[in-house]
Amino acid sequence: MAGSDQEHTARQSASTRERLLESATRLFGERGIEATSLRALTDAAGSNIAAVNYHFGSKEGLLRAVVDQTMRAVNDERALRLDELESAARPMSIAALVRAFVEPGIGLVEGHGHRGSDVARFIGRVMSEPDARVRQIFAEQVEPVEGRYLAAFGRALPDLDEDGVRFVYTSMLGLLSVHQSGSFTTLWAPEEGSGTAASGLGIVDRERLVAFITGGILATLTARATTVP
Amino acid sequence: MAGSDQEHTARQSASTRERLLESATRLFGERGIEATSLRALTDAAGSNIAAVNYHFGSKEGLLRAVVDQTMRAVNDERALRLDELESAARPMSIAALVRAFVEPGIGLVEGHGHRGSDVARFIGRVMSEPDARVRQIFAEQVEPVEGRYLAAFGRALPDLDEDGVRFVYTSMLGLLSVHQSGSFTTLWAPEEGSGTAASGLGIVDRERLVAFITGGILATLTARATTVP
DNA sequence: GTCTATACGAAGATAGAC
DNA sequence: GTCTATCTTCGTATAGAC
Repeated sequence: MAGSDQEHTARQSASTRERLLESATRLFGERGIEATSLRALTDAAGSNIAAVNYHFGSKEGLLRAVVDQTMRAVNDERALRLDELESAARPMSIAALVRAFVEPGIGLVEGHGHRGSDVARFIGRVMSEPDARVRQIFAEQVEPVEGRYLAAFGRALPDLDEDGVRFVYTSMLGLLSVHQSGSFTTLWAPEEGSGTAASGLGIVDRERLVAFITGGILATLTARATTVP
Repeated sequence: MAGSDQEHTARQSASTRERLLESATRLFGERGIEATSLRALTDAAGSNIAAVNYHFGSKEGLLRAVVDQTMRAVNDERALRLDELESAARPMSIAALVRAFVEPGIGLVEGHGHRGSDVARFIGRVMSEPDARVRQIFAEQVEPVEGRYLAAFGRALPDLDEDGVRFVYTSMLGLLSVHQSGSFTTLWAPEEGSGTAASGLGIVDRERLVAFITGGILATLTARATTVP
């Protein structure tokens, strides 16, 4: 905190940490979490393999740090926009609720400058990650805000039972995940760019997505659920 | 083909192959493909590790066989129902098209008896798998039929451009995947059963899903896409 | 032909020396 | 803070029992 030598080493360590976070965001998003080896990661970051363990404890600790760094802004904005909706006019429209949740997610791209597409792809990847431990890490991060939104949807959709609310909420999450990660797009267009497959990602059409989700929810209201015959 | 000894060994081999397929369907679905080691797999199947290599050549060969076995019926029924729609009344309704695609997927559960939930979860897992090689294997299997449906959606939605059609088609796939795998459900209800988290899975409400997708598509039609400002 | 036991190289994560 | 050594586990290949 005082000596110039200490500052030097401190800056070096901070820089290594930063580079590890950046590389992890990019590589986890591009190749997947499991598929990204610590060696490839530390090579890209220009550091030794053991640096991950030193700075983050483990690969999982690194993942947790990346999720925290990338999702914090989204969480905060979602919470803020829900605050606004709740303190405003009583009847909360479904469209407004959907928009308040979806737009901060899409906004990931703008919020991170040139790393925007990396960040968006990383989050899309994490959201569509089947591994239970990864899901857990993500859930811990977004749980508080998501809980508030789930409750808000419940109040805004009084005609739906608990299962129905969860259904539409899950649908919204799924759609956001799918369009953000671009998973299915690669099926019928495996080769787009040469090096990175990142180009157009994140430029999701907000209006289209909000319209689809809102329309889907409203349609669910009129269609009565078929119970077992 | 004749002797009783040969029949005996033949039955034994078929049984091992069957058990490997069954265990793979279950474990790949429960833990994920990467996360399932061949040793855990062969332990569950009560066979030796080399059996996978003998019967399927490799882990990837085994995965391919499971995908083939589980998706063949779905593919066939989807193709059949599209045939029926195309040979019937000219104006093909969106709802009918959605239903023809979605219902065979949900029908996975009924079509496989007591293994239904295993099969459904496996397919859900594969559909939401980020790994490029896994996606490729799945794509090879469903490509022909999916191509026909994509074209059919294009004809049924003449007001949408190519991107718009891909958007709604991707949305449908994503919703089917999310609800079939139950990915997001586990977020707010991590502990449901003790051993297997399979219980209610696959009992997706058809009407709800069809209504949501159809409503979403129709809503997309009216909402004009926002192009770059 | 079917299956088992065992070995091999590669890669991951981590502990402990420096 | 960094690096090297090690321990584990992975997927695969091979030799031989039945």
